[in-house]
Amino acid sequence: MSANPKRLDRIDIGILNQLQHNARITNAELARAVNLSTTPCFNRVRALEKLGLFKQHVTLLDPEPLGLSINVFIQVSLEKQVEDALQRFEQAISEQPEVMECYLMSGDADYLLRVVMPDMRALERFIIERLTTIPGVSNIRSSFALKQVRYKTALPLPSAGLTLVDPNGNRTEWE
Amino acid sequence: MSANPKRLDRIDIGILNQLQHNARITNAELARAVNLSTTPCFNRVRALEKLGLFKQHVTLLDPEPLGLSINVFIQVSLEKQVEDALQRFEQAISEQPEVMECYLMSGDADYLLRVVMPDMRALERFIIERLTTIPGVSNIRSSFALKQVRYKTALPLPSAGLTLVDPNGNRTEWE
DNA sequence: CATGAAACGAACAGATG
DNA sequence: CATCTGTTCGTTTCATG
Repeated sequence: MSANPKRLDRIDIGILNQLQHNARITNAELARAVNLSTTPCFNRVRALEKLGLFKQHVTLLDPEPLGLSINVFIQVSLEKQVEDALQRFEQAISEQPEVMECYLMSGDADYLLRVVMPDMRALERFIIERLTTIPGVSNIRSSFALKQVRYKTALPLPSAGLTLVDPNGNRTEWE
Repeated sequence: MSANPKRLDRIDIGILNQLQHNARITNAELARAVNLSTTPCFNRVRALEKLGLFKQHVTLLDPEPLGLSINVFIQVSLEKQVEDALQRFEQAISEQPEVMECYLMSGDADYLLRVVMPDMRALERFIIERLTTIPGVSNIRSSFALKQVRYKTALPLPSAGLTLVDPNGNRTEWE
């Protein structure tokens, strides 16, 4: 029960999907893609922006030619899972540029990291000099990705009728 | 020993880093950020583009208000790891929009997936209707992310002097 | 929401130092 | 590479139907 559970129609969702795949599309192109004229399309984009739906517009680089194609998943256990230890770990991990993703996992109360590395030497140094030196880290297990089969950033949106989750309560509805 | 092991200087790397964080930066702003005038900056961006370093310009959406904040990691084992079975699995998995990432892992010759879901019901349906129905899938183990501590798309580039890896051979050097 | 007009800024190309 | 010129094009706002 929130004040304004904003709903997105199929045009809004079309706009989001276009932008998810091309952040540099011009307003004119975007308008054509969703069957609007430029003015209302422009207004909708601004409205979606004001709703805070856009996190960032980013350029994805190809890791291959840059020599950063090694993906390693690292599972990290902490000695004691008190709130304070978790916070310090998360802080420390967020300062490492090689850490692309970090999740607090259920079950073992572990962390799961995805890191990118140029070679094995760098991985070794990262683990020894940057991970094990974080206070509270007790166990580390790493597994290598032989191949990145899929990597995408576009969220799977429904085709129409999406009710936004209000910041406090959580009413989501798919139609 | 390839024909043209192109090297990027610190300005090129500065451009890449700017674009990694803001795909919509104007050429004028970009030029100022890397201490160039607009013309050579523009030419460098074009050159980097022609080298194939840009994969995509994308808009990252906030999963929270869209009701897609549940991240689940799923480990999948296949019955037999013959090339043909792998290929069919990868094909099938790439058609599922909820699968954000998929890696072929070393060791157990498993796959590791990250999928996003609106709720548990959807996860259950995904696993039962979409995963176990892929021929050759033998074992599935899923673990939930309680919290996304970090998620970024920007690759960690060296501060200067990066030799690109040529498509065939692989000579990478960091200075 | 569509249309059309108008002002502003940016992209892009070319020439010079 | 910097600076300058100029054209083209897209953005953004506004007034009208």
